[in-house]
Amino acid sequence: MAENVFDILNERGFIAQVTDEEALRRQFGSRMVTFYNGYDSTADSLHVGHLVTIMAMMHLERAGHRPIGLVGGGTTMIGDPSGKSEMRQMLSKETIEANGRAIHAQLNHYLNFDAGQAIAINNAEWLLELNYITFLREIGRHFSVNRMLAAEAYKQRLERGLSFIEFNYQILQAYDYLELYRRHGCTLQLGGDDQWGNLLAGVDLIRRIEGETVHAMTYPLLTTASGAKMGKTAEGAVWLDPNRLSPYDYYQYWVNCDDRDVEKLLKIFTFLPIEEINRLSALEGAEIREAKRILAYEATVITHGEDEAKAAEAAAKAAFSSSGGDVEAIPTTALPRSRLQAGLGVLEIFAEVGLTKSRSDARRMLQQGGIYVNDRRIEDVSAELSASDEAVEGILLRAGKKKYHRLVFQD
RNA sequence: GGAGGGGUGCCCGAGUGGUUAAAGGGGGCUGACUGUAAAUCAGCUGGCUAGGCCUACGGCGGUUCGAAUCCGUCCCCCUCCA
Repeated sequence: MAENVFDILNERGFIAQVTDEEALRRQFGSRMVTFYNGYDSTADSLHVGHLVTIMAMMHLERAGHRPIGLVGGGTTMIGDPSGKSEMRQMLSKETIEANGRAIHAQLNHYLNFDAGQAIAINNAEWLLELNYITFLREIGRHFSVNRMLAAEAYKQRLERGLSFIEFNYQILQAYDYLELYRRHGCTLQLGGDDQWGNLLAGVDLIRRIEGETVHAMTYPLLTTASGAKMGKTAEGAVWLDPNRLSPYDYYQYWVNCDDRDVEKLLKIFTFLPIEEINRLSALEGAEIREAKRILAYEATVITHGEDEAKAAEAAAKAAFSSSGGDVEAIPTTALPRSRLQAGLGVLEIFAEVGLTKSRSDARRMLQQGGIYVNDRRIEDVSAELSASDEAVEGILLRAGKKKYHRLVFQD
C-alpha cells in the first residue's frame, strides 16, 4: 500500500494549515480527489515562489489525484489585496488573457493537461459574464462584511486604504471554488498561507449553498534563512521561463542557497527520497556544496529538463572548479571578429553583455578589483581586448566572483 | 465637497535658498577571509566622450546670480469632517 500523499506532503514541509487533517487524509486514501490551485495572471511567467504550489500538485497528481490549474483571468481584473500594502496596478484585459495562456502553457510543463489527467481552466470563463445583481443576491448575501473586515489579510490595508474593487476579491475567489466544486467535483483548494482567509471563504460558501464540507490547505510561505522571500533576488523574481532566466542562472540560484536552507529546499523542490535528503542534509562544512549541487541539478531538471540541467552543471563546473566541465553552457555572446580586431574596450564589453549595469558600473568594479578577463584581473580602465586574448573557447569575462560570460567571435 | 498632512535616489528616511549627486539606515555590489555558504571587516552604490559635463528630489511654469528647498498651477496619496 502506497504511503498516503498527505503524509508525504506533511513530511516534506508543504503543509501550513488544513481545515480538517484527518478528513483530508481519509479522502486521499480512499478516492481520487480533485483539487485546485489558482494563479494570478499578473505576469507571463511563474516564478520560484509559485513552484512550491506546483511541486505539491505534482506530488498529488503522482498519487493519482486530479489537479486543476486555475488561471485567474477574471480575478486578476480585480487584484488580490491579501497581505499587500498597496493596490496593484491594473492590467489590461488583453495582457491578462495573454498572461493566462502563457501560465497554462508553463503549468503544462509540470502537470499533465494534455494527457487529460490535469485540468486547465480560466475563471474568466464564468466571472466575466456575471450579472452584478444576480451575483449579489445569490452569493453576496452569504458574506459578512464584519467578518471580512476582521480578517488578518486586510489588516494592513485597513490602515492604508482598501478600495471596494479589491474588497470583492475574496468573494470572487470563494465563488471560483463553488464553481469548480459544481463543475468538476473539486473538494480541495490549495494556496499560500496568505490565502487562508480566501480559501476558507470558499469552504464556507460551499457549505452554505451546497451543504457540503470541502477542504482547504495552505503551504507555508517560504523565506530564506536570511529572511527574504523565497524566489526573490535583488534583480527580481527567479522566473521559471528560460527566456526570462536562463537554465544556467536558474541552476546558479539553487547552488548559491544558504547552507541553512538546503534541507528545506531539497524536501520541497526535489523528488529525492527523504532518506537521501537526510543523508545530504547531514553533510557539513564544504561538503554541503555536494548537497547544493544535487539540489540545483534536480531542481533544474524539473523545470528545464535533463539536458539543460546537465549543461548548467557542466558550465558551473567549467567556471568554478579547476578541472573538467564545459564552457559551452556559460552564457555566451557572439560578436563579429572585426570588433575584436578593432580593439574592444573592457568597460564597454562588460556593460554590453550585461555583466555590469553600465560602463560606470564596470569602471567602478574594475577600480575595486572585480573585473577579470580569462581569470586575470584587469587593472587598467582603458584596457582593451585584442586577438591575443582569444582562446579556443573564446574569451571568458568575469565580474566579481560569480558572474561569468563568454565571448565568441565569428568572421 | 471642506480642513489638514504628504509625494526625495532600489526601499525607508533626513534635508526648507548656495559648501547637496543630496545625511543616516536597509538592500545591493566589490575586495579580504572562505566552501560559488553564513558571519565579520573595508570600500563602492545616477550617467557619460571621466576630475569636466549631463541628468536627478511627483508634472509643468515662475522668482533668483543660484531652488529638493520660495511662488503659481496640475496630478497622486493619507487623516479628519461630509
